[in-house]
Amino acid sequence: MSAKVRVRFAPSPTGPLHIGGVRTALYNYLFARQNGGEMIFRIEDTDTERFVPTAEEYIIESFKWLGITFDEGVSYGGEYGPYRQSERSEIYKKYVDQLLASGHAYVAFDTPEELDAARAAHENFQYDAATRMSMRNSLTLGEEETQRLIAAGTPYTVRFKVVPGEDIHIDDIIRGEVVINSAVLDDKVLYKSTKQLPTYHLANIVDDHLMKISHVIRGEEWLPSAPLHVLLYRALGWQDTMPRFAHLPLLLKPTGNGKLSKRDGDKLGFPVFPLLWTDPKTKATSHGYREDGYLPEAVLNFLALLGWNPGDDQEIMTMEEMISKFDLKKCSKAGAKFDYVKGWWFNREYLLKRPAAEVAPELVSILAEHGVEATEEQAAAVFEMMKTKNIEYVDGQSGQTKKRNVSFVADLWPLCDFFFIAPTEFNREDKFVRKNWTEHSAEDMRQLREILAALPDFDVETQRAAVDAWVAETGVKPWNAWRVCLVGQGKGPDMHELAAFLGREETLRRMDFAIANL
RNA sequence: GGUCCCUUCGUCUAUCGGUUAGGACGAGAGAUUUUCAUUCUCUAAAGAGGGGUUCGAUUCCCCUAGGGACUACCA
Repeated sequence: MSAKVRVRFAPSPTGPLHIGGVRTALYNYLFARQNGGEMIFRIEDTDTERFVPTAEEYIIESFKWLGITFDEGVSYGGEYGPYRQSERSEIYKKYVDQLLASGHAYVAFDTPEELDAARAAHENFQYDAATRMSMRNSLTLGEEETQRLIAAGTPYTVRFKVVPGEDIHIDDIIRGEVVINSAVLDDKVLYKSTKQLPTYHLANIVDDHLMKISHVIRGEEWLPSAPLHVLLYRALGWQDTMPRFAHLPLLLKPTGNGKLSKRDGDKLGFPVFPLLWTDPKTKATSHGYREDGYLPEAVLNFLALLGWNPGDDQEIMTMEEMISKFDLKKCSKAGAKFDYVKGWWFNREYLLKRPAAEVAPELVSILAEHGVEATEEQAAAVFEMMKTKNIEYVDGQSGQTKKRNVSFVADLWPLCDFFFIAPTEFNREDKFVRKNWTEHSAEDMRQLREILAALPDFDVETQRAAVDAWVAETGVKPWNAWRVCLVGQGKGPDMHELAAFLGREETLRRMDFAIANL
């Protein structure tokens, strides 16, 4: 039957991992796991100009946080290494020579300046069958002169010799058959004049072949160069084991036109990178999903549905469910606008499901940032009481203040300050205070105080039983006035839960203070 | 400009020629409520336009429009 499924995610270490790249990696991961295949992590660092030293480590840490694991590759090892293209130059050289020898490629001496001049002189200049015979290359210079120039140390590139006039068919898993005529392709540079390194196209094909990649699942931006890649497989004699292609739709801006960029995130207020990124040169930082309080499972679930849908109505899925349901054929063809508001919703769904004890440490540190010292037990209790509230936020698009549900642990802060900080003054102009602190309130609170003070225990049930009995007997509705005492305004959880959290001493103290000051 | 890809509610999408075009986010309304919420219920909201093919098109084909990508000795 068919060969073992082997896929790869092969980023270029030129900066932080883009969220679109995360989705591409996720789809590769789902596909590999579903098919019992292997997933390879390769670093495509053939661009020495744009190389950023901290990027590789950043990408590795990103996947570690997200929970996407590889079977082979940089930092994972494996028998098809090395997995960094910069360490494979000898390998590429061999295949470049093979292409040169078989006549599928040729040597070109045109300098960047000469190329620029050609492009300036002819509106749609392309280095191809129509123009190559008017350029400075081994085809026009002849073997002898070519060897002389090379021997003299003249910089040269190696270009692929595209034969025009052929329809190249690509059988894309997502898009079906795509046909492109070779005449529109240019003689791509395969090997750069400096550093003895190949370009993406050559390195990619050589590595995918040598690493026995069965499926190339990548972004749509590669679709236009897919025919070139097919031609390369053929020229190298590898057409029989050529991988299957699947070109994924792109992630687009939430508003307006174009693909998703870092600027959109900055403007609208959402991260486009998995982790906080600090540019090593400028020291400028960019938000990360992790630091912004997103749960990795939520990010993955959200991303999975941006361009793929299993066909049922279930949106919240575990990794296992995604793996079993994933289907490249069910990926959409059109780009997806990045709906970050729905991302908040996913995060909320996952946050609500988390055990309070797991959320507690994070909430403790958030409270600490606001000068509040709390135990994990307290934080867990606060989370349970406050996770179903909502908060105000400024909408990135309209600039309006809107409300949304708690989606992040950090959302809890402005909602829960009163658990730890007692009211020190009361705003009589406040609508809630004015409405709920009447002339009877002080007396009601005195009575309630005595009931609470006399309770054998101060747990929620004991309180509720005693207060309900009092309420039934007297008809007094004490809760809102009591809330004024303990909170100072119209927010917070159930009063008994709040009182139990504060403890009897603090509860009575706040009541006494309110009675004396209101 | 050229080449290729794409086009269902505001957004993500379901539909594999016959449906009251479904779900979710977001929006609005109502109910519940011990504040603010949560929750629940309901509502509005879509097949880009024009031609075909067919008994019948959202679905298949063509054209137009619109969107996207690519067009580097970057990936």
